[in-house]
Amino acid sequence: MKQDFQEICKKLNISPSITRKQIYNYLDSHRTHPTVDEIYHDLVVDLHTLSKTTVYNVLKLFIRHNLVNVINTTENEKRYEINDMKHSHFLCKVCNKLYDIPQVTLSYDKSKLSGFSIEDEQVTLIGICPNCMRKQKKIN
Amino acid sequence: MKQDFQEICKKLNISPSITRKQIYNYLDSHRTHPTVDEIYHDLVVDLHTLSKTTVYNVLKLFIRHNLVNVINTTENEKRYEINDMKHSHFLCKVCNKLYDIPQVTLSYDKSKLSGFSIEDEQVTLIGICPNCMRKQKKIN
DNA sequence: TATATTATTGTAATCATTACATTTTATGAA
DNA sequence: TTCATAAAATGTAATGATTACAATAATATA
Repeated sequence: MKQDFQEICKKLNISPSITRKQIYNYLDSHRTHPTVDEIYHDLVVDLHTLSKTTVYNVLKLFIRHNLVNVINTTENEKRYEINDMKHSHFLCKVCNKLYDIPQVTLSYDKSKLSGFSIEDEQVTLIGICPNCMRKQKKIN
Repeated sequence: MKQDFQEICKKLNISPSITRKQIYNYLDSHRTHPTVDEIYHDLVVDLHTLSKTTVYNVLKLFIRHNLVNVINTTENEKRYEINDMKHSHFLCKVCNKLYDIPQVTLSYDKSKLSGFSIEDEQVTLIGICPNCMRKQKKIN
């Protein structure tokens, strides 16, 4: 049940400007965890006056309203993703690509965490992706 | 069975310089996921000529040899920890402190990940830590 | 329309990290 | 020990992501 950006904004009481809509749609249609730089460069083609600061501002707004998640990577750039379906991540340590994977289920002893209020969880599996596995086999 | 730094270095075939030993011991005795800045400032008191570049270099060396893990945080600084006991993390979204917690067990459907070679995993629970919970209660 | 508020922009500052050239220290052979 | 070589550590400058901030543009409201 895809919500449209107008509705989302109405609910959150933020105005659905063109820029915001474009950034939102970009993230929605590019499930590649893009960086600010990538978002900016792809969108500036149409939004000629777009500035990077705006991309930062809009993302920060989205994050504050839980529309978007930041992903902290090993590189020095942050990556962003729409916060809709819960999922986990797989990071390929060869090509560094980050994959969305079905949500991993966690089990832990709550008694060891008494006093902690747990609201969210992040799981990243790390290894080698199918692409890179294939390449490695060819070499050997 | 705590291994001593000399032995570790011998195994890895790297030389156990004073600087490296100090950085290693610092991480070993400060399980607080310190930043480069914190490590540098605490160690420069004794190692007068220490430079930040050296801290970066040594950490990179340790990471390459799997002695140390990087933690990518929401802040713009990376954090570092000794890679000994497997554990998971809890991030308090109020005070931003990162806690070590007993390792969380994962379960996932391997058939959905065929072709992926999984070698490692990272789990972070996110919420509010006991300290911050207490403070919140006092206010309300 | 006029005014106030919000959104966007551009520039400059900040700050972590890296590049690189230099100096210092350790190592090993003569 | 002395010299030569390699490894480690250092300092400075560059890079590049992010933020601060002030100015402009767009939008909403009276």
